[in-house]
Amino acid sequence: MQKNPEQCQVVVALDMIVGKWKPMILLYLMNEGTKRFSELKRLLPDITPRMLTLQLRELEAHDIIERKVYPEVPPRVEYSMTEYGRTLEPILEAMHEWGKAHLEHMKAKHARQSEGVADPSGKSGR
Amino acid sequence: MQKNPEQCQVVVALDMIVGKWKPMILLYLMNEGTKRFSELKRLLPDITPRMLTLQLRELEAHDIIERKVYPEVPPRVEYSMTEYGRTLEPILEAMHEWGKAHLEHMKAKHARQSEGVADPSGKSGR
DNA sequence: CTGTATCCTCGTGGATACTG
DNA sequence: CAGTATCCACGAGGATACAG
Repeated sequence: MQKNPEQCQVVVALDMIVGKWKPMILLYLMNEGTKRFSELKRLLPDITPRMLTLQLRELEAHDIIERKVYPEVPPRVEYSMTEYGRTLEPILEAMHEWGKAHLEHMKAKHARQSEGVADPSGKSGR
Repeated sequence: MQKNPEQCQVVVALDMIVGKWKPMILLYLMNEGTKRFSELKRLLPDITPRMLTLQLRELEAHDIIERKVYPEVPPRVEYSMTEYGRTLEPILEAMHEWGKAHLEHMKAKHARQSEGVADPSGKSGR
């Protein structure tokens, strides 16, 4: 196992998808295919053009997405997953499933607690 | 798909493992089992006690790890994965594998470029 | 040994205006 | 349409000292 977080392989993978908007951008490009700049902007109502550009450029630098410029006027730029980027799909999918289950897990946990049931394990302390 | 990043399921899962030290803590607890505070401190040489406490508490709050206090003197506290926390294992494992492959991918990419080979796809632009 | 308490740095991301 | 340029706010994380 890597002792230095910087070279921990998990962190390497994590770097591809961390960023306030990267998960959503990836989900859209993976599930709905190619999108242009303005489409993404519309899908992410609260993102600023600056942030959209930054996050897209990072993904592009990592070979996760591809940027295609059409030399037209008005300009058109399309973003899409690279074949390599699609190798992230199982991970995103697993996280999506896990996240869904987690919400259930926490709901059940709170329900248990708010019922005022003295939990038999006696670990409620703190 | 969730439009709000805050309720995107991927982000929910991501929250469990983001944090400068969480991935390493999780890997150690998953691969090597129960650890006490001082052991983790020794395994993560650059972490401060404050950060170790914070990250552990977050994981505990999410039901990912369990904190067991032994009322002895000197005090002893042991941390371990919960059964629920272990459901993260496939995700961490997948990310570990992906990260390893990614380092190879990038190495190959740079090798290709520094060879000065005019890439046939003609997409080198920018 | 297992933490807290305080203070501080710095990077991510936001607001706003402007450009080819 | 698809971005840049500038400036700014905030919170995660770090340094250091102290406590039960």
